[in-house]
Parts: sequence; C-alpha cells; structure tokens
Amino acid sequence: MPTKDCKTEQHIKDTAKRVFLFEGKMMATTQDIADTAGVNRTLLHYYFRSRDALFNIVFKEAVTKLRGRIHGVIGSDISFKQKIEGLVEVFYDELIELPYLETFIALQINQDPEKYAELFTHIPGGKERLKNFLKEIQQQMDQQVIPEMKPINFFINLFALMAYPFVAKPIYLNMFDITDAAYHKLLAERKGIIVSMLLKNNT
Amino acid sequence: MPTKDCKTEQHIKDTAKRVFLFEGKMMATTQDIADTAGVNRTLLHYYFRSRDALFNIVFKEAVTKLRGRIHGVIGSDISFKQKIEGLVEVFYDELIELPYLETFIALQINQDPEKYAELFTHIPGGKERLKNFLKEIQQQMDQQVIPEMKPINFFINLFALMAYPFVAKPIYLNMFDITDAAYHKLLAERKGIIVSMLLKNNT
DNA sequence: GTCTATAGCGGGATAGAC
DNA sequence: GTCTATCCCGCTATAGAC
Repeated sequence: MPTKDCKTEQHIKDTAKRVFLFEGKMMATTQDIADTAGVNRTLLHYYFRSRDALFNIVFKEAVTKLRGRIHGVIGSDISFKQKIEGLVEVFYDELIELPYLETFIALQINQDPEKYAELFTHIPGGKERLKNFLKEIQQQMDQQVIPEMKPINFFINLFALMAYPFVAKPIYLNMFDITDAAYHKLLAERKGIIVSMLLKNNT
Repeated sequence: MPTKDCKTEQHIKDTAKRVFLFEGKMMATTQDIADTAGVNRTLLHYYFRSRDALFNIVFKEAVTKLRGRIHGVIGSDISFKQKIEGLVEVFYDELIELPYLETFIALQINQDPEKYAELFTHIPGGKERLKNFLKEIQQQMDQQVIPEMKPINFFINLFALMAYPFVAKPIYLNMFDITDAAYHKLLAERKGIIVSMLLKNNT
C-alpha cells in the first residue's frame, strides 16, 4: 500500500493489475480500483482517460510478458523435452503471480476476438517461430517420441493441461472440498505429470 | 423464430439460452434478448422478474443437464475405459450444442464461487458417486492401467483435455489462421486422443 | 398478457476550482 | 496533479393503461 513515494500513475496501474488479474475482480469499477489504490477516482481518468484504456494496458502488459517468455522458450536452442519443461515452468511462474490471467484471456478473447487478435499473433517473428515449433512437434512424432496426431492438437493438449487448472480452480476447491494450499500442492504435482503425459509414446 | 404458437415464456427462455450460451453474448442486455426474441422488453420482467433471474435459470438448466449426463456415465455399470469414452462423448455432445457453456462456467464460478457451489455438489448422491469414481481411478493406477498420480489430478486432466479447447477456441482460430470447420475437425480428432492420452501407462 | 411511459440508479467521464 | 461537483447515458425495473 505505501507506494506513495512512487509515481501515482504507476501506483494506479499496479493496483489495477492486482485487482483485475490477482484478485480476479473482473467487474471492478473505477471506484473500486481508486478505493483500493487510495486515490481519487478522477485520477484514473486523468492518467488513463477511461476504465477501458486502463484495463487494456494492464491486460496487454501481462499477456505480452507471458507470451514473450513462451516464445523465448520455443525459440531457444534446447531439446524438445527441455522446451516442454521450460514452457510448463514459465507458464506456472506467470500464472501463480497472476492467477486470473488465463480466465481473463478466455473471457476477453471470447468477447471480442478481433480486438485481441494481435495479442496472440502480431509479435516479431511470431508466426515463423510458431511454425517451426509445430514442425519440431511433427519431427518428434516421426521419431516416435510422442504419439501421432495433428501437431496443433499436441499444442492444444499442452496448453489445456497447463491452463485449465487455473481457470477451473474454484470448481475443484468446492467439488473436492480442499483448501487453497492443497490445490497448490496438486498444481505442483502437475508439472511433472504434464511433461510425462505429453512425451509418453503409445507404440 | 416462429415459435409464436408456443408459450411466450418458453420462447423467451429459449432465446436467452441461445443468445447467452450458443452465441456467447455474455453481456447481452434485456433489450438484446427481447429484440432477438421479437417481444417487448417488459415481458422478460413479467415472466422472470429480472435479467439476473432469467440468466440463472438458463445457466443452471444447462449446467444441470451436463452434470446429470456426466454423473449418469460415471455412475453406470460399465468398464473404466467405457466411462472415459462415455464422458468424452456426452461432454462433446453438450458443448457442441452450447459452445460457450464452459466459458460461462469458468466466468461465473470465478466471479462468485459460493453462489454456484451447489451447482457442482448439491446433487443427490453426487458426493458419493464422485468419491467412488476417484476410487475407481485409484484402482486403475494400482493395476498399472494408468500412470500413478493423485486421482484428482487424473480427473482434472480429463476435464482439461475436454473443456479447454472450447474455452480457448477463438485463440486458436486466430493463432493458426484456421476456419471454424477446420477447428471442428481438430475437435473430432481429439475424442480419440483424449482417451488414449489418459489411459496410456508409462511403465 | 402485452404494451407505453417513466422512474431510478450505478457507473463513466469531464469541467473547473485549488 | 489533485480535488469537488456535475453531467450523462445505458440499463434495469415497475406502474399503469389497454
């Protein structure tokens, strides 16, 4: 809270990021954020023009960071297995920091696909890097390291296993009547599970 | 559209279900729904009291139906493999009918976990049936049919692989620049993939 | 049961003083 | 840069005529 010495603009941005992506208050109003930040509501508009603009900045920033780290891994010069392990690592790292990021991505992308299209494609060399990764997946299949399927489906499996547990967390907390801490232990166990599920061949 | 001979109340409900869960208009207003249904907006309030009440009815109905079919499968007297196959089948069946249902579930459950808690637990014999299914999963592990892990994580894997592709569909349409039809082909291919990924052992 | 008219409010946004 | 006061709009909801 005492970030008063820092620039107000940054403080508002940090608070908005916390409220939206950490606490998961998707419907937070400008008043909510201002109250949480301990500033006057008009300052949000002074610095960011509108609620929408503020939201987009923090959302875009978070997605860009996650996406950047993901591309960093799939573009680096390491083994395929190391890439999968690396992806799980960075994904978990980012999503434990901002647990509601994936839920917001799902929400926003379903609300207005065109608006957020660029967030997932318009990245320097992104198309190329993605294409190469799919090729690499195909090679692993040819070498019988992973089961035969369309490379995109392997890709989807990877992200399904990583992302879904964060999106659906409240369901399972309730369904299995477990604590937040217990769920985090399950999540930790998943890191290894995901890798072995993906890389295990059926031949 | 010409459902005028049918009761207006039902027609409004059907329209609301379509707008929310089929077309994915999560922020649809009472006016939107009334227009789509071709009725006066006040009729929504006449029959359902409020937008919230109307939404809850259609949402609850859809979730209850899906949940009912899922419990029907896991509670029936068939082999473990048949249960997994059956779950994939009913899940796909329901989600192709209402493609945005999973996204709404994720959204609603994250917004207000307590409010929707009952939707996932308060079902006659539900707790018991779930517990037995987890036990069955454990047995399969003991028999080396599936890899060793906490049964809950097997359960989460199952739903991750089924549900996530529906939630994240717009991302992949854009990311891989494919059509709706092409994505549906990928989804169809997944049915077999999901089963084989889950039931493949690593010993 | 179906309409018109209207009330009421919550939230975003801006003008203008300090 | 920060505040107070105010405007404005969209949406929900209801009252009351037909």
